Amino acid sequence: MASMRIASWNVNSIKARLPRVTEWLAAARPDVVLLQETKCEDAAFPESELGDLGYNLALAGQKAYNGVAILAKRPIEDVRQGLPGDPEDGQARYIEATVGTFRVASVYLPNGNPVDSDKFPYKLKWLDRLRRHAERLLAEEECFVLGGDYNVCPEDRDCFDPRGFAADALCRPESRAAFRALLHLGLTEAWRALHPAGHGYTYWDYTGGAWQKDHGLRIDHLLLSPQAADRLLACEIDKGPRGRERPSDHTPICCELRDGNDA
DNA sequence: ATGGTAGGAAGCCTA
Repeated sequence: MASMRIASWNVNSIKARLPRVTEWLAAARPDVVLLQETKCEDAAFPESELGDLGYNLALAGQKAYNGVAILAKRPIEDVRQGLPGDPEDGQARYIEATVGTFRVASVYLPNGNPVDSDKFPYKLKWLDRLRRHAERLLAEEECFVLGGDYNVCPEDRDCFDPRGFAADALCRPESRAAFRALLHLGLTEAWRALHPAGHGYTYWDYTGGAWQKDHGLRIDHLLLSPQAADRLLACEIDKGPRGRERPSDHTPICCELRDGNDA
């Protein structure tokens, strides 16, 4: 039976991480990859290195900060760059496109720290804009996956130190409530849906030996429309890349969706 | 102990 594997990975600079990304793509061979924090203008993106591995690209980058991309073995169609709802927002944090039967988006939510700065309300407004956009996508009854670095740790059990992070923008109640409002539209958070009692992280800080101590957080998520959730076969966090040399501070999360006509 | 590390910028900012 045919299936499609869709991964999400915050790479923290595509140029610095190119050896990690290419070795992982060659080994894991995902059909679609949603990248965040590419930190690279589109013209400077290492297109040929990824093309050599058989991937088409859709890019929404900027200099030095943010930047998202979609890689896919199949053709990428109907690309949308940017999240609607704020014409003043020039940060490259959203790209969406169609790959075969799936509409996919690479999402890089604002971090939101420090919470007493304008960054925190920007994050909450961004989450609300994403919710409103997801409402429109749901109205089209499409099979879609919104994957990325949400910078939201959904519950205390998704954080190695809930007390220490209680006031952090990743764990604040306002962030969690806005994330739940998105889920309450009827989206399925793939990893938790398949691991209801599971323990898993997708991010470990560079400082303080967090990786070695397993001081991590689960902040990278794959959100599925009902039509995509019907097809959900598996969802796993691949910790391999985080343990390599010169790693990103995030590791990939990957889901497998049935892609036959029988669904 | 208000640090620590990483990346990209350009003589700090973001995470």
